[in-house]
Amino acid sequence: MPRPKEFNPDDATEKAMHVFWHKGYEATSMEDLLTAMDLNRGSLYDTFGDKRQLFLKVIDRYCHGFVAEKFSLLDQPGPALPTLRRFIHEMIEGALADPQRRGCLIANTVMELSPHKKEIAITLRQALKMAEDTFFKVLARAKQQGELKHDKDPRALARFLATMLQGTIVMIKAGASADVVKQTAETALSILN
Amino acid sequence: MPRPKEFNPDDATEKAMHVFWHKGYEATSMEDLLTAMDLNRGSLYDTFGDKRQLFLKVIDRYCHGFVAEKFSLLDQPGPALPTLRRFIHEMIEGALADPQRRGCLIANTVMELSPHKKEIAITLRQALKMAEDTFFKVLARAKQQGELKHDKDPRALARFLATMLQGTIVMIKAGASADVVKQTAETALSILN
DNA sequence: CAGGTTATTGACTGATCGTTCCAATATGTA
DNA sequence: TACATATTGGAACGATCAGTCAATAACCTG
Repeated sequence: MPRPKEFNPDDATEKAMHVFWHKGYEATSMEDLLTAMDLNRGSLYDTFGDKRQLFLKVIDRYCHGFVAEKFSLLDQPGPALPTLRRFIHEMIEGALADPQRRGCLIANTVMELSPHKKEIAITLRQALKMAEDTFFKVLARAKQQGELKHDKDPRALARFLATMLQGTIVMIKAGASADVVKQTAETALSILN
Repeated sequence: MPRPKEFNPDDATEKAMHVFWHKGYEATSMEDLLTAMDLNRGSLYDTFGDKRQLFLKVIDRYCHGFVAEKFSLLDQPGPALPTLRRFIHEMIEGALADPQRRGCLIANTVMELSPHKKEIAITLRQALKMAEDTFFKVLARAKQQGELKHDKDPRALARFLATMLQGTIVMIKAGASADVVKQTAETALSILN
């Protein structure tokens, strides 16, 4: 039987995620990753393949773990709009609270790699679609429950919210103040009234 | 008298701009720049300094040339809101028409470098502030001319539009369809009603 | 305890990075 | 025509890049 790994691949992936999240794909060196993941070259290449494969794994983990978990909060029964508002506020608070202002790994990667790396772009689009669809479900439910006026289009509003969230991430990365960001989010959410 | 330059530094800067715009800062090599600018190493380093200085010059040119020019369209007299709406549509049409979907160099740089390079971050913030302020001026004028309801806050709306525009850029880079992008922009603009 | 299997380790590769430097070349003035 | 000056093209720099590999060490099963 083989000698067991001395490290947990999941933990290592998460550590790699934080490096990519902080520095971006191109600016992250294997050296950075080795240090952060606390393992040797051989172990990394044996376990994860090359840099690109590791990054794909990281993106996958971020989308299906990190993000999906947060969006699952929107699936709760009860009043839909207050839940939606709370969710958006929490997302923004979270992004503002990060001392490094890393924003969103998906948005970061869209901006850095999407036009060049087709394979990654597909994954990113799926993630954004998932966000939009989750917003849509909540908004459709809100409409059904009479929380949203009849003339509102849940699909259009879902796309609007997804887009607005990405814009907010950009502003947060650009160093906007917490007050301004929150006020702007409030302005955006007024569209639901 | 010295031998005159065989190239136009302004043209060369513009060519460099398009490379950085397309590939981002880290992924752009001096080799790429030399090829695109069509000059040799010595000339580039003598004229522009190193990669970082060239990039700063490019950013400056983009902000004060490219972007300022477009935003100057908002200064026209007459009805404010139609002008604003047309401006935003044109910005989006322009971004969609770019076959490379490079988005906005400012947004790209914010996402890639803002958290790490303080010096560049300041320039970028100024550019975003300029956009916000230009929106504000138009909206304030709109309110003054009775095109905007009394309860609307021009400053808040200006920030909202700036944020929304950045979000739209992200979506365009992520490969969103033209129809969806335009519809979403329409939804966003409905906030002015 | 022994044998087989895999993880770990760190030196190493070739390529490419940004940058420097210099000899050759081309130009405008005197 | 000859001098002065800047450009030019390319060789070369050390550093760092992603990735490879073979020797060593550790573990489980039998």
